[in-house]
Amino acid sequence: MRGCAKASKRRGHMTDETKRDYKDTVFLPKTDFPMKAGLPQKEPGILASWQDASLYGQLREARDGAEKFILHDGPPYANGDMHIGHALNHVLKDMVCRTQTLLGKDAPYVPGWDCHGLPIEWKVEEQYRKKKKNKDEVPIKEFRAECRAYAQHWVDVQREQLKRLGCLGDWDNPYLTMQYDSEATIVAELMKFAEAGNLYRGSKPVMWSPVEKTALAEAEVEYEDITSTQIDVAFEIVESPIEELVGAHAVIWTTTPWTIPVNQALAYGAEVEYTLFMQSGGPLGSCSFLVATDLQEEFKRRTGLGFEESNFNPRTWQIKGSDLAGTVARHPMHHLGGFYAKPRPFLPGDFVTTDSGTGLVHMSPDHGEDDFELCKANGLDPVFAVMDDGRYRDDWLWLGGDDDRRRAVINPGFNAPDGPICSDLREAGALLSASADYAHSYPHSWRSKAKVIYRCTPQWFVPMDKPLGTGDFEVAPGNPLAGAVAPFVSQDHSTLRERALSEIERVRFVPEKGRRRIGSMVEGRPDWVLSRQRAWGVPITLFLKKGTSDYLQDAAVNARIVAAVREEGVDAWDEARKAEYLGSGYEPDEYEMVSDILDVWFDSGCTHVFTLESGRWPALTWPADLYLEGSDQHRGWFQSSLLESCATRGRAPYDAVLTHGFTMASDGKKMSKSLGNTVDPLKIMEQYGADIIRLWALSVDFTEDHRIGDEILKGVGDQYRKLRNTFRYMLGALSDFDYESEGVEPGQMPELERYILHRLKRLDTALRQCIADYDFNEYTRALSEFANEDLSAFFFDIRKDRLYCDDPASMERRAYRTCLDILFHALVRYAAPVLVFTAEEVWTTRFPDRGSVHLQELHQLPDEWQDDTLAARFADLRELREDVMEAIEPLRREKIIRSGLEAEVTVPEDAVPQGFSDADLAELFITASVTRGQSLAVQKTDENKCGRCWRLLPSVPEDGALCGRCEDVLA
RNA sequence: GGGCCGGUAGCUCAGUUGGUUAGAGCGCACCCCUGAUAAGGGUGAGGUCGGAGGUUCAAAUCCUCCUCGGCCCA
Repeated sequence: MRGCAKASKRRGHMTDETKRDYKDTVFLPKTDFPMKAGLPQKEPGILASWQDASLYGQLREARDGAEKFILHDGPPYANGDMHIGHALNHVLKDMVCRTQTLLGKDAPYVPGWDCHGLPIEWKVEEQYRKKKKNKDEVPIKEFRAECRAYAQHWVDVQREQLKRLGCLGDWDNPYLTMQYDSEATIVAELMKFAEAGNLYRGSKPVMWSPVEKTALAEAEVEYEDITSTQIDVAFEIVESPIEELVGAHAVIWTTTPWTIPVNQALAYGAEVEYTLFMQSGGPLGSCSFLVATDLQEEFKRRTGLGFEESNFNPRTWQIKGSDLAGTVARHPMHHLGGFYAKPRPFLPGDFVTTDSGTGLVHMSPDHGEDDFELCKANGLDPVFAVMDDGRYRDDWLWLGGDDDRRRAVINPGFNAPDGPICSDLREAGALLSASADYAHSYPHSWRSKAKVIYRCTPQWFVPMDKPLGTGDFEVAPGNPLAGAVAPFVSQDHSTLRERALSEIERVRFVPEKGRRRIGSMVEGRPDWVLSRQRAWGVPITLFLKKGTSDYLQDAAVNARIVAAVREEGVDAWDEARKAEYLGSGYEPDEYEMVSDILDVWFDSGCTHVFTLESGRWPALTWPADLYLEGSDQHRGWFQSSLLESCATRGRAPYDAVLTHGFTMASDGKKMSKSLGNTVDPLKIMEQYGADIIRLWALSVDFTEDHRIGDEILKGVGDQYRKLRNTFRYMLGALSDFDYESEGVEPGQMPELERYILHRLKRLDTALRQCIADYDFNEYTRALSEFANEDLSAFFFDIRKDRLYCDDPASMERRAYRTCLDILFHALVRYAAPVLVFTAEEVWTTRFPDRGSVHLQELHQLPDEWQDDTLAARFADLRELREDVMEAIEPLRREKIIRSGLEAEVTVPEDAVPQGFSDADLAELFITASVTRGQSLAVQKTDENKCGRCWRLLPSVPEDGALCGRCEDVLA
């Protein structure tokens, strides 16, 4: 440390008049970098400069040949403006790619969009309705063209919005599921399923919307509270091993009266106990009823009838469910004959509970999953009585055909206590209760908000539990499996479920809990229903042998179809082209073209093929290192991609899956337009700038649900300003810095600089770990804390004197500036993936001619910078420093001293880490002087204040005169 | 209604296998500086760790129940 002992007395006595202002002799930070960011105004210009320089292309060139990191973008749906969820997701993706790029890898990003599907179709139909146009009168190709245009519009809108967020990617060349290439690939993938026999036509109750006349995926359904009619219906027992039951009435309870006309059986719980009751004087005269013992009171209350316990043989009072096997009832409408005259057997159902109802459940295989499975197992097939518009078919015996009471079965009036079903049942003496007062949640169509039903329809399925068939697939050149034809197929007869589950074990999940989540879903999920009865989507390009469920499996035919779709898109699947595709080997009249389209999840499940594997983007390779989406995609894209790839390629298309939670409003509740608590990322960008949203997204714990709101954004803004000013200070302090003439080797630097380099090395290590762990919240936290604590409040503050007042040629000042230069280069890179705009502004302010900061790689910091011995001494010193600050405070409060520079501090000898001189301590504590003594003490110094550096030192002859150091510097 | 996840200072987050007075940064209050200046520095006040039981010598940490919120499903 520089000694100040040689007091200079050369100057004469200074009077007030001769006191001069030394401000112009002080080397203050100099920069044009403004304190106020003005991000909303500034960002678009920076964005334009990147575009002009084609930064993305430059990066691909710069990283060509480097190790790859492939993040495959999950396609958002091309419908509506960007919302906060999109913003979060894309900032995270951008952060991943940029941090990997910082590490020197080649991390291309090709954005994509999901373009087919019902929601878009619905929007286009809505436009028709407004114009009073009937969709059915529009030629289907015209309709599809409008859907295509609609999707393209929103792709363009969202693309601009996402670019504005600062996300770097191949925006000029995104993938769309509706591009002809994509559509052809989806068809080709489907044909792989078909050729390998991993596709079957079956019937199954699926969620059906009578309004939209289509089957719905679970994602297209939402639940709302409604009130339904609940009824108790008596089924007369006509046959039973338990003699006393014959002639008694089994009672079922249901909230969907419309399913009674399609009843085919009754289910009981084998472990449930039932009781037989005698009733006299009721609507049925004297007769007995069978219900679950535990539910008898509720049953009595609902029906309001007086019951007496039966006087049958006590042996049969109470009947164990399993003893009901072999019992048969008849339908209340048995007098109609035909379907209604058939016996209604009692079947054991493990789904039967005594939570509600009567403990006996009426079964309609057409309209319930449990019903379907149980009846199927007992040889009862669905009858398809309900048509696609929700009405019973024309030839149906009860309430079908010309019955003018016929309505859609979901119509509340149809099911009402005074509606046709209840009336007929009442007339038949089978209705024990009916009231329109049962409140429960019920599935509704996501788009139309109309109620949906379960309805059995023919659909196409991918079996989950059938050993996967073999297919002679051509493996794309980019695929590591290339060369061997689907090797997994020959050695492995696992089912799709088994294969998917084993991949779930292998793949890395961040956070880890995602593994269990998708695992339990795949374990429990039913067969994949691929078909939709709609227009806007990729056709299921199968030829069905007429009168059968067999589809044509001919690779040559399929190749013709795929080629045509590649040229013309989905419109190529056209009845007029039938003979062309079938070729000479088949008689067109013997086949019908399947008119269903594919579930859009199949589209998205194929994105890995037409994006990573296709070669359309040379920078991409299959499989992906990472998929990164919201946690809802465990059921969605993560799963559809997994299943598609496992069936066709034997493995997941990704090695790791990163999920984020959902963004809640500031009250922790989910955002909804009705609550008015939504936060619009577009408005935040207008108001605060994209860097603020980015910093927000990267400083919350995105693995969980997290919040956004004014207070939070204000905090983010504060954090931003602090970082910005740290850069501003460095820019100012480094103005005109020239390493060639000024640089000092780190090994030659003072200990404080070496300590800071140690801290930087530690930070560097921590941030690299954060990148590897995708722990961005810790990344931004560590970065901010370093800037605040190590730099601003400690290093910069201590070194201010040196920077301002030391001789620019002195080794110490040069060492400090060299250290700042190192810090600058590190920090601007650390900040670059987070504050993409601000980092660029910082970079170009200092280096107007060195291109973009985003082309830079992280420097490898020398391991020697880590000096744990030195760090331990400084850690102790910083603790002592805190004690000193605390001790100075009372004097300040009592106005004895104003700044620490006026303080003379005595520190306990044993509290000082070894190797620090008194002068070092005074410098590090920013006090007048430090001496050692018994205990910590502070007093005001008697020394005079240097007119230039404002320190109070013995070498200053009088207040306002110069200290020795300043005298020398000015000499 | 079921499964899973979460609830630590005003805000954003740490809290390792249960173990001394529960931490950090920001914000806030007060003070200093006025040569990073709509900046910088200092000090301080903030928490019955969602609630209630339980296990233990000891619980933010383990168990049970409740509550609030979220995702998925019915």
